[in-house]
Amino acid sequence: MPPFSFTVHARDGAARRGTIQTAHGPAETPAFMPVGTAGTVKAMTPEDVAATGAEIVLGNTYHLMLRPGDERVERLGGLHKFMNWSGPILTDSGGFQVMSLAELRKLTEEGVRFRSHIDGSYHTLTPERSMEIQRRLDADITMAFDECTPFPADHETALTSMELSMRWAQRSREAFTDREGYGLFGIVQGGVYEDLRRRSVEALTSIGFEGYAVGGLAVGEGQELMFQVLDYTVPLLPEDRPRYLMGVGKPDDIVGAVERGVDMFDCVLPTRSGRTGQIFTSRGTINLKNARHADDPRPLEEDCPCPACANYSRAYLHHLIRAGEMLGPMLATRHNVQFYQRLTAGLREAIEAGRLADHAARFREDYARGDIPAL
RNA sequence: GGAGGGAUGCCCGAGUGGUUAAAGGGGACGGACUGUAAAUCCGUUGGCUAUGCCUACGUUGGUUCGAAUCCAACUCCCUCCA
Repeated sequence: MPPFSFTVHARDGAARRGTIQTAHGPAETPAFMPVGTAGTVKAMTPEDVAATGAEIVLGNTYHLMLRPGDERVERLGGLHKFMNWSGPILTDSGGFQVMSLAELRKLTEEGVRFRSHIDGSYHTLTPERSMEIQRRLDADITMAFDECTPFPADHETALTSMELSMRWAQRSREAFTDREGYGLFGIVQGGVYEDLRRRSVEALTSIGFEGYAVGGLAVGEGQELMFQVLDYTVPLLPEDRPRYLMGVGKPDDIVGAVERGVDMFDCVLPTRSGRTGQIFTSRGTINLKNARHADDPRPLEEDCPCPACANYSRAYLHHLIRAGEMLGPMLATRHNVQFYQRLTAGLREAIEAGRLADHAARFREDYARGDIPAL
């Protein structure tokens, strides 16, 4: 089995074109990882996820711990076998749920005590427990257990939160079982404060991780502030390790972050929006629920290879979404995931060709144009 | 033929004298969604020459300072009995 590795093949400005090698194969970067929180990229079969070109998907410690349970997944051969995904899997540590389930948890130095959102039962997540769960799930990339600092947070709050995450990062490193082909990523916190981000990076790099994530962004601060944080944070990260911007984002967020040197992304937008009728295209978003599509025989996008575009009209997809038919979210999600893969594939090509700036400019221009006119 | 019950805004449906342009749901129209408590959530939804006016709770007439709410007749619908 090959060791966990990251190879940079080409650079264009701060952007990199690379390959992550894992126990379950490679993933080309910049990469977008569809989110499969509960062991499924919602509304898609793993076969379809692979067909979009996605090479690595996410799973979630918190959700899988509660249901079906990490020990059960382990007994059944690990998450890859369980969900029939043979490629790499990255699992989030539960750190995001420390924020998103704020009303259902109690935070201490030791870890977080959650009330299950499913049945109200109590569960404790610590760095050690999170590492154990992610090992049982057989995640190729394990995320350190952290606290996703909410926004807004004043300097003192962000400092306290970041320092806790750094102590948890140390404990995560110590509890992580080193295995060939598997890696542990540390997560930079520090809110929107440059001094805190710097201290966080220093703390993580002195511990040493196989990759570095930037966390605590895309939580309401807006793109401009997020890019500012990336501008001073990403250059501090080791050149030879993958950089992962957690939870991001909208297509233009991803383009901007790639230009700033980020290699990996994940976001629920393509899947969640697919379920609610929002479609991503090279000309911005489409709200499929809108009446303007009811009689439109054209595809969502003329040049998209996905089944939703190849075989179905806007009118039909509009009807499915309106009627609450499950095929609607399925096809819409299929398209959106395909779009995100086309987006990152285009960025990879542009970096290789050394024309990322042009590519990004053209993307932004098209994206801002808006949808094709209604018939 | 007899005995009951009922008719409310696009639809279903609450409301039994004033605080009702009328709860709630659906539909329609629009918006949101960023390490997924989301097949979810949030607006708007009679008209106008708008801090006011008009129209509106089957139809017509009546009682009352005031009616979707009370009374009478009529029209239509449902159930049961013959």
